[in-house]
This record gives sequence, structure tokens and C-alpha cells, in this order.
Amino acid sequence: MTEATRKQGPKRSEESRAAILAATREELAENGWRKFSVDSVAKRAHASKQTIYRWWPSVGTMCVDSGLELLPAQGRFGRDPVERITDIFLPLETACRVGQGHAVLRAALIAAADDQEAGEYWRKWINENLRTAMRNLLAELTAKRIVRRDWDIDTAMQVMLGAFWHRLVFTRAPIAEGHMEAQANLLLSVFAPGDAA
Amino acid sequence: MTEATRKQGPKRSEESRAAILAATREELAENGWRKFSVDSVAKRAHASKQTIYRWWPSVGTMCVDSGLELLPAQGRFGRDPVERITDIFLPLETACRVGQGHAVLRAALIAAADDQEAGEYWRKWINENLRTAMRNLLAELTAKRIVRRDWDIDTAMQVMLGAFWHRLVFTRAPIAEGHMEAQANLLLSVFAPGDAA
DNA sequence: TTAGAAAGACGGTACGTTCCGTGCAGCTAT
DNA sequence: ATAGCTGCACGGAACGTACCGTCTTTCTAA
Repeated sequence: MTEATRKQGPKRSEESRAAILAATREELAENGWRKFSVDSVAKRAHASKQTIYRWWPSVGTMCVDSGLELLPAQGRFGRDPVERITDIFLPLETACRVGQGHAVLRAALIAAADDQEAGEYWRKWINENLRTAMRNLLAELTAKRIVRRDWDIDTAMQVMLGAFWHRLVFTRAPIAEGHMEAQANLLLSVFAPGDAA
Repeated sequence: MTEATRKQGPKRSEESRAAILAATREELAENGWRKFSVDSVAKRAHASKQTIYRWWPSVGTMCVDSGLELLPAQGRFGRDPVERITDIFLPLETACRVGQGHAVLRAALIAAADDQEAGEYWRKWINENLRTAMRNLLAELTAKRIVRRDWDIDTAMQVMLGAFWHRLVFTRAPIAEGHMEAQANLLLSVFAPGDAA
């Protein structure tokens, strides 16, 4: 009684949440990050701004959230090293080729780059979903003598993601099918054991 | 006589132009792209907004302009392939380690990524100052059998710039001294002739 | 040669519009 | 009773444009 019962009232509306994130994607695709308007999102989603500000700590975080929803749960489970590396990063590649995915993802990443809070949120997602998976995989491949002992996780992430940012964000070029696989091949050659260089 | 003479009036004030670009850099470093305020720039630079809108087609273009001013004219002229590649891209690396260069350049690039017009302006600069130099150099190195015949200029730019964006824009990590040299080495190994892969 | 007209860049102020983030009312579901 | 929801309204800030009066440059005509 003193401070126990804290479970009254309705629960968060999943409908409203989904509508807001969908409207956010539309707005991002049409207007980008700087001209992104919260008022416009609220109108599109038939939602109150109060609801938006209640559930997301910042506008940038909401944009990142809306972008992350585009990333499909990974399906394939390859067996050889190239396939397994590719599997980790493939959702990014795939999302860019569906509907407005390219523009939405680009704008969401711009938000993450421009806004402090959104950036931390985005990097946290990257760490939990891609970076640790990558580190575990590389450790395993080290034991199997497929990659050299002195690999660096930051270098690995740079190789796998740098070219992706370059195309998606800066040149706005389409992400070709097989892009991540090509980067995975490059990474394995960089980390190949017994390299002369 | 009929429609020739069109050269009256005072010339553009170099003082004002420089003050505006300096104020733009301050504003970018402090507030980033989305919270960038033209009013604030005008106040800082003791300039009229009219002057800003007269000389720059968009706010984003002005931001890119202010960032480009940070890039030093290249000094070194190396002789071996790695040094020569490095020379082309070194201004970017150097600018990131001077004063607010890291934050300013990051925000300017975000502007270029978010704004259509600013993006075209930025890519034009890249093409004229980095891409063509790189293409010429690679052609020369091909003739000397230092790189294989089937190199692709886009791949080369990806290797040289992708990791740079990754660090500067997305992880906000410092750009280590020797970064571009390391990428140049990587590129030459990727383009090495007679590679098994 | 020189006075003045024309053109145009400048700082500054003001305007209507849009957006931001917050607050409040009223409804509804738990 | 509690708490999430929509919808409306608010003050403040920023946008992009339009003027104003001033000053500098260049062309033209006395």
C-alpha cells in the first residue's frame, strides 16, 4: 500500500506506436533530417505530440527507432566463414532495397550522427546486434586458424560498415546485391593468417 | 551597347564572406546540423541574413563551404605509391586534428548527406579534387604494373574514404595519425596484381 | 576631367509562417 | 482511481523574404 500498487490504467497503445514510427519513416524519406517535422508526424499518425514526447527521449531516438524497424530478422545461417560474416550484416543491405528503405535508413543514420542521444542509442544497437556477434565469430575463426591472431574488432567493423556508409549516406548509390558478401571476403583476406605484409 | 555592360556596383566583401564562414564553423561545432541557426550565424558575423542568402544557394552549401575551408592545400609530394596515394587524402585527416576540425567537418558532411544541393556541391569537390587525382594515379600505377588492370575507381574511393566516414561521422572516434597511409596500404594490397583471389 | 547617375552589396529591422516543446482539457480503457 | 490517448493552445525560436538607408564602384555625359 505504501508504495506497492503501480499497475493501474491502460497500457501503451501498440497501434499508436506503430503509426508514429510509420509516419516517421514517411517524413524522413520525404524531408530528411533537418526538415523533419514532429508536428507533421503527429498529423500523419493521428497522434498527439504528447504521446511522442512521452515515449521517446528525443526526436533523433525516434528516427533511429523507426529505421531499426526496417531491419529484418536474419534468416540464413551459413556454414562457411564468408557466409557467417555476411549473415551478421545482411539485414542492413536487404533493408536498403525494400521500398523507401534506402532513404529512410540514410536519414535515420544522419539523425544518429547529428544528435548525441540518438547516436548513443544507435551505437548501442550496433554493439549488441552486430559487434558482439562479430567478435564472437572472429574469436571462433581464430581458434580454427582461419584468421590471424592479432585482429582488431574496430578494424573489422570499419571494413564491414565503412563502404556501406560511403554508398548509402554520402554517394547515395544503391547497395548492390552481394555487397556485404564482398566486404566479408575482403575482411577475411585482410585478416588472413601468414600474410606477407 | 544594346545589352552588353553589366558590371556596375561594389564588389563582394571578402571580409563579410570570411566572417560568415567562420561563424558557420562555430555554429556547426556547437549545435550540429539540425540545430544550426542562420539567425545565430548572422549575429555572430555581424552580417545581414540577406547577404547570406544572396551568396549561397542553400544553408547546406554554406556549411560545406565552411568545412572545405579547413582543408589545407597539400604539401608533401611523395615518390613511392603509398605516399602518393596518401598525399591525395591527407588534408582530410589533418583537418580533423586541428581545433574544432573534427566536429566541424563532421557536421558539414552531415549537411552534405542530408541536403540535396549541399550533397551535389560536396561530391563535385570530391570528384574534382580527390577522385580525378586518384584515377590518374591509378592509371599510372597500372602502366607500371603496380596495380592490376581491372581496378575500379569507386572501389578505390570506398576503401580510402569509407573507414574515414565510419570513424569521423558514426563513431566520432579520433582519426589516428597515419590513418590514410594505412588505407593506402590496404588499397594497394587489394589491387595488387597476380592476387590469387 | 569631372560631376552625377546607375547598379549593387551591405547591415539592420520587420514580417508572416512554421516548428518546437510543454501544458491542459476531455475521453477512454484498465 | 489511474494512466494513456487525442486534440488544442501557448510562448518562444527559427525560417526565408522584403524593405530601408548607406556606402562603394563603375559608367556616362557635361
